[in-house]
Amino acid sequence: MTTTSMKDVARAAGVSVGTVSNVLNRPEAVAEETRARVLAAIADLGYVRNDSARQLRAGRSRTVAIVVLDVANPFFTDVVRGAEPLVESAGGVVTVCDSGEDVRRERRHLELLEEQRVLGLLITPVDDSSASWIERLSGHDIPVVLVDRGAGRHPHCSVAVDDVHGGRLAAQHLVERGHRKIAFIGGPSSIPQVADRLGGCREVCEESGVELEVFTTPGLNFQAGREAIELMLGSEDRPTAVFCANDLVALGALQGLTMHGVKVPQECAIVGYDDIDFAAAAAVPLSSVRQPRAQLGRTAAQLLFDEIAEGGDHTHRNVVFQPELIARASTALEL
Amino acid sequence: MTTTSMKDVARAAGVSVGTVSNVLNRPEAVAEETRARVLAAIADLGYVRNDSARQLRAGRSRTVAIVVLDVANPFFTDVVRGAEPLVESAGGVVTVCDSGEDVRRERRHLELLEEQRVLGLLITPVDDSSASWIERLSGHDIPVVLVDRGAGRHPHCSVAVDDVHGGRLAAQHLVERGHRKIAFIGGPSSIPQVADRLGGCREVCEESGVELEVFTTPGLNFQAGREAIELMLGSEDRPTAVFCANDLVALGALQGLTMHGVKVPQECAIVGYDDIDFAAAAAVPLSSVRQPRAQLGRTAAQLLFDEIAEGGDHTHRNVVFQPELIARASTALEL
DNA sequence: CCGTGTTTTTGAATCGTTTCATGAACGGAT
DNA sequence: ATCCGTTCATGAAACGATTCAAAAACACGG
Repeated sequence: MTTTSMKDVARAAGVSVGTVSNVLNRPEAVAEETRARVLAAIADLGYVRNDSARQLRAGRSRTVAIVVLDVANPFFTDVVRGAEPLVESAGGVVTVCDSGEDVRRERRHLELLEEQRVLGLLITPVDDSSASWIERLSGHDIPVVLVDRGAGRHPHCSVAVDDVHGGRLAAQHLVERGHRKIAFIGGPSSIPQVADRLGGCREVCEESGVELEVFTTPGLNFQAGREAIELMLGSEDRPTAVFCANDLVALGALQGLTMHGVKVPQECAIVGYDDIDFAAAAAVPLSSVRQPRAQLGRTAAQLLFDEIAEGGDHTHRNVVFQPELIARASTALEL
Repeated sequence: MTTTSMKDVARAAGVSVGTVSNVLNRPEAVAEETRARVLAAIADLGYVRNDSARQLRAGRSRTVAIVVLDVANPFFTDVVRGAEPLVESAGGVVTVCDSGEDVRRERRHLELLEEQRVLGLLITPVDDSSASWIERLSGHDIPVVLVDRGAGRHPHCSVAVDDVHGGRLAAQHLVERGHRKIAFIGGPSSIPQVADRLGGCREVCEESGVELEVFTTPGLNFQAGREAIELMLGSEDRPTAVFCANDLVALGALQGLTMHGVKVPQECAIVGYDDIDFAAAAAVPLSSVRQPRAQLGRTAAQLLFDEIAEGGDHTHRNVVFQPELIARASTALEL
């Protein structure tokens, strides 16, 4: 009935609990014959270690938490995939938390993770409002690495992609293709990635005298893209190209345009962001700004373990990757 | 330095640890004035509850684990989304584990989850080989609900969709459209869902004298679909329609066909499975067999909490939903 | 001022591991 | 026999929260 503990195992094997613990944690320190007896007892009783007790004693858990904006966005699952191998080979476990771009959910997760004394935290914060919360964690000896987001003046390591540059790449590409009026679709603008991508785009537009219309969305998903298109099609003098803050939005926009019979790219070109696998497989293969997703995750995990290893005398590192534009049919000139 | 514990708070507030605990867990049992003093001390010291200690005492964690075949598959994220609200409103936390269709990874997760004494487990098992492992969990008082998978003779609750029927729907649809040779793409065949969908498809083909060619893939993802198409196009007398075991495979297949200039649906029709959001947004909008994803998750969580509530005298329930075929352009006749 | 009843607070026991200083057992060298 | 060095095993002391019986504090009527 009641779960069996080490004490039960010890009794069954006729040894002390200390010995049982040794069998589990440093088998080489236990005599062959004793070890066998203990293992037999364990199998016999169906004993399972109690991780809570273990952690309580250890003071830390082996869990590395990754807090992402949206688990349904392939961009983030790829980041997670990148981080996992490193964490697991270090004997850790990954747990993924979805903030859903919602600051309150994010905060709830952070509180819980702190109570759990996680080993470390990789996080793409929703916006700046949780900064102090996050600092509190690292103040409590939980190393934090910001993902897909420069650390700025925050005291953490970070891995990021130059989103301003990414925005510039997208805009330049469209300007080169001859577009004179561009729409930007994405939001909320409190999300730094969104602001930066828009910022880069705006720079280029101003430099080259191209008109820019901004459609701010409540989130970065499929539906947001579709709805923004409704708005855009309603306006007179409509843009001949849209730059979407991520691929999900772009796919939504594509569907919206198609539903209204607007031909892509002839009547309206599209550039997305992230270059998720689905982008290439879309109704019209999407041009997109590619980020090194898996590498982001891998590097983030690496920085985390470096920080853990280096202990006190650690200086934070901020790694920045450069994005790359992948041109496909959605911005093609001919046909 | 060392994390502050309840003892420190107690000392700072000039009360006993018992009182601090009461402030946190049953504030109404503590005098107004004392409570304020304790809360002040907590804020002052930046005290954070230690969840390990809490769980150790409680004997169980508040975590409900969901083990899925592939987190990158929108089908599963939708299932998780369906389950989350219920779990959270019951004061629980959801943790998602990705088995990646790999029995060993699955097993590793199960071991860990058992050590963590999770509150309950929702799982889509990779195949039958973990059955005894899973039974062990429920033997150890961890209720288990099988997701997207009939319980069969296994002693668990389950929520499932009738995959055989789903397979029939897909095949019937293609037969009605006049196809006389159909390809099935999916695998590995050890995955019950794959086997069932193929089974239903095969039934219909035999009933109506339609030829069926099976392409077994090593996994249910994008790439698998693309590769299977390479094989299929190599064969002479090639099928005029493919039924894919899920939408990711179907999207891969679609891309493969498009890359080889094979027109969909004119030269080759496609039916997918799951009806994920991307299906409708694909290059050629995909016909697909829809499953009630969110409802699967919601119902699974419901069954889990029912089982927890009912305790000893609980009889397992097996809920089966019926799938529905959504016809789109990828199987259209005209154009 | 005493008994009685109610509201608060206390402190020790408990959960299951890990750790570590001690001690036991044994073999070999003297 | 005695002493010493290994190799193994022991058991008590943490870790930090929760629980609960019992004590303390207080209120109030007589």
